[in-house]
Amino acid sequence: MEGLQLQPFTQKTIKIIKQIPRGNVMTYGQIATMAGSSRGARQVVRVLHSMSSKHQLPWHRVINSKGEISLRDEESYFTQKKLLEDEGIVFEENGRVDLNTYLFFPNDTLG
DNA sequence: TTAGTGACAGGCA
DNA sequence: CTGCCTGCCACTA
Repeated sequence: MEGLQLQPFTQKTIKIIKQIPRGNVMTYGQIATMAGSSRGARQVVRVLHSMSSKHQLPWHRVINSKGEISLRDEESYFTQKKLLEDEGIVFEENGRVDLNTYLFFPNDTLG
């Protein structure tokens, strides 16, 4: 429909994020790698900033490589945490989630 | 056009 | 475990 003026990396990033199922998470670096740039974690950040509202992305299912919510703003932090908890994700006392349990691995051969 | 930015990642002390 | 530094690159003004 729109937005095909974006870079392939950005388009892939959007598509990947949309495929994260409920109750699962992905990391910035993981998404960047699958979108074609293993060093593009910060571009994933940019995508979330500029595209989450336009593309209905499950932005809350994207966390950092430590399994931690990376938002600095307290209110936003707890908003994301609640969204994840509503999907059945359990946070540990250190504020992290178990990536071995919740990390999603897209099957790129599927689409 | 250039310079600055950033929900990161990984290495090192 | 923590904190600091560097690389990285699409986007924005």
